[in-house]
Amino acid sequence: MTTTRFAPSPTGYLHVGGLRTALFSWLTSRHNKGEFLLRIEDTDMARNSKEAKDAILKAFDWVGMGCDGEVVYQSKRFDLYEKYIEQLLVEDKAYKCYMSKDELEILREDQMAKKERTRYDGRYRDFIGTPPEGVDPVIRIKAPRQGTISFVDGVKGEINIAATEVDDFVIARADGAPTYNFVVAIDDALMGCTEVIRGDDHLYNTPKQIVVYKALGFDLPNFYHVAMIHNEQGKKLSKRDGATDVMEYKTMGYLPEALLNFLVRLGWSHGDQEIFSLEEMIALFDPNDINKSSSNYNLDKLLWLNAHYIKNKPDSELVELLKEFGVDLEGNDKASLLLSATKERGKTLVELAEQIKLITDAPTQYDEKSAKKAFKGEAKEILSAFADMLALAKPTSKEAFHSVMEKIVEDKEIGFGKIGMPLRVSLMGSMTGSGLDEIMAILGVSETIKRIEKAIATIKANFVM
RNA sequence: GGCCCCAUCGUCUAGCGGUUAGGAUCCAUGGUUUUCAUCCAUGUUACCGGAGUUCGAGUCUCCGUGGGGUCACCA
Repeated sequence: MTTTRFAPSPTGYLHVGGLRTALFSWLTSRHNKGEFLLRIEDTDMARNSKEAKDAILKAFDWVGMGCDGEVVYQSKRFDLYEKYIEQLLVEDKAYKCYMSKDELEILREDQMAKKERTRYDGRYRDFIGTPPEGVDPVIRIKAPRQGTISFVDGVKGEINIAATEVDDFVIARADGAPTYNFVVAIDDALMGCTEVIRGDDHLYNTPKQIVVYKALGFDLPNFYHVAMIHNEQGKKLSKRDGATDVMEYKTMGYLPEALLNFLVRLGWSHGDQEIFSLEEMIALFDPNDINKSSSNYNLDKLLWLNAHYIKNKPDSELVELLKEFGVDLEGNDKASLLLSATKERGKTLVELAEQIKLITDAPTQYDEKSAKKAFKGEAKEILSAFADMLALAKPTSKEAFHSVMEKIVEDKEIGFGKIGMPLRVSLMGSMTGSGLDEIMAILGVSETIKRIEKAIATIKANFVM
């Protein structure tokens, strides 16, 4: 059975980069009909918060990536970790180190001055004698002193790191609290994780965790280290680079399926395919296909994908989603007409809502440039005649409105633009937007005439002769 | 700085020793559309550099360069 996991520390919101690795993990488990577990890494009591934890869970909920089983909290497992620390101490695989933080700092500065790698020198590794007074010891694990720690990474291939690069790192702080690399290894093993998919920045933690696995006699999982996502300058994605909080995308009017589709293509591909439904991703994804190189974060494609998903979303779902953006079409018999008129010109739900309001809300003013162009000449007379024809014909459908337009063009022997331009500005306030027949069908005869009359009044007021 | 990783159009990527180096996005142009958007068509743009291996290298090796990651009693 394949088991994967996502293990965020609750120190902030869910980051888009984190969401991508979570997605990779989730897809891997789903592809293999295994389990996807969530573990909250909250061993650092000083830094984590409940708000952050809730925010992360909420983001998972929004994108629809469910996890299996109970969420695991490391803070509730301290007894368990303590047991293993004790075990290692008894087996002489770990030891108490009485070096003070100050002493450590001096050692580090010294190593830095010599341009050496900074690391603990192992001075208490085989210490026998009386420990110094007044210092609470930390527990350090005995890491191999020579040789190479090797593992096969599913993304990068074989990784070899000299044992000299890995020091006897701390597994329990002076206050007894266990540290990250220790608990991760234990939890991953105990939770039965078979594939550990995580960010590249954990690559150097892996040899340390392998030391723990070996000391405790656990089987190693398969590791996959996914390269980072960079900003457009090639640096690590940071808050300054715009939206990094997953939930910001919701506010900006993105659909979760678009975000996921965008993210899955960062570092993974399947031939020339660009559009992936969740089902397709699950069917096709394999963590061994993840790219080695890092990718740059550029939102152009996300916008395109979002537009695609909006265009193909059922009206009923759009109506529901639009509510959060100030447009309530629930029960509106013009809803589908309104959506078909606007769906293709809103790349985000925010834009879609704006487009809809542009039709439903009568223009309070006319775009100056458009009015100047559209309201000149005989526009007033044409509009007036058109309003009369509408009053007479009382069209109700898009087609019927279109016929009236055709008729005036014919009767007056004018081009379509002669009626189209002034009509558009009268109805929408500017020269762009959905099809006029669609707009009129949505507004109905009386509202259409009302807007035309208002425009005529404006023309009279501004173009007095 | 030590160690580790990476390197194809601006961006996301295909390629897995022999291709006119493909797709997508972006941008530009044209067509459709009364306008805008959509849609369709066309176009510009890439193998970081240098040695090797080979009949032949974007693909393999080495060196260089550039970029990134990491060096905690954080996770």
